[in-house]
Amino acid sequence: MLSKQSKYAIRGMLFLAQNANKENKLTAKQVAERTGIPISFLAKIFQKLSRENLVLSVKGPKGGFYLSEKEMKNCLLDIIACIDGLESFSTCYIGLPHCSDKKPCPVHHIAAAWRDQLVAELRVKTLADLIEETEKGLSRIV
Amino acid sequence: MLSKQSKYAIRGMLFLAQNANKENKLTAKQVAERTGIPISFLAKIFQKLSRENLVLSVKGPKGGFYLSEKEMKNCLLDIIACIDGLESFSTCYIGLPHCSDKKPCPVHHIAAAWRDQLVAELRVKTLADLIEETEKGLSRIV
DNA sequence: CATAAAAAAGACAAATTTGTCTTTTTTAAT
DNA sequence: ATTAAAAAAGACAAATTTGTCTTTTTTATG
Repeated sequence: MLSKQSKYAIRGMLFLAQNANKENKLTAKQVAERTGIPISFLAKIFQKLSRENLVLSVKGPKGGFYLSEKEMKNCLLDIIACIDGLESFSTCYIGLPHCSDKKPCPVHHIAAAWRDQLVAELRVKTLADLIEETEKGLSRIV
Repeated sequence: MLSKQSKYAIRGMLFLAQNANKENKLTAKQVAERTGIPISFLAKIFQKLSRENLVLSVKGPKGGFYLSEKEMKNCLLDIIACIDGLESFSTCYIGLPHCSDKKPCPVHHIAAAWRDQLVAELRVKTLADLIEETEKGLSRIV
């Protein structure tokens, strides 16, 4: 349902969240190798995320990517918004151009309800939250 | 979230459900023109649906597409399954190859829950159900 | 300052999805 | 039987997404 780009973005960010910090930056290559994401593609994705300050990047030797406490507070929806935009969460599920609450398509109420719920959850879950779970051994990111 | 093909398929089927029957078949062209779906693309989509008996097709003059009571009983998920398959409803939301209930990714529980809910609704809503709503003026398909 | 390591940027290539066009097959009606 | 209308099939084309490669910029370190 997400584009591959968004999926890679989330996975890359989770990996950084768990394994990198100001003292231990990771290169795009390192993240790519350890997550199985195509390296050049991941580099592009990190560029996008970096432009919107969702990830910190440092050029040059000893450079790389990492997250500070601040970036760890961003939620999954922030990442998706940066990479794909949020259009797919608001447009008609079956693609009708004039579908709305007032003039709904037959699946509007079904679709809108669960989608709002999903968005709410993606908005509330920060990278910090998710990493906390994996630290407890409740989930894994690779 | 759905592919365009699936969206077109659902819209085309809803249009047939509402406007065609054994005595009044509609050509792919007619459906395309009245729904705004690219005609040749819709023709291809109807071919797929026809092969799996989700829509009835009759060749030759006075031919076209329509649904009988039987096809009206198919649900939205049947259409999606025919066109796109159901993989996207079961694979990991962030694309991890080894994600499962036992070894979940950090978003697994969030994603699995709302997705199961969506699938349940797509499974329960038949074309007949949806058309009934539009007949009551509660929704519109074009 | 020179070098090398890294991200940034941009151009390119492959794959997939979307969309079109032409030919073939089927069949109703004349 | 011929014709014409329609779907079926298949080949092609355009657009988008995914992925790669090369060059440029930045910067830490010797």
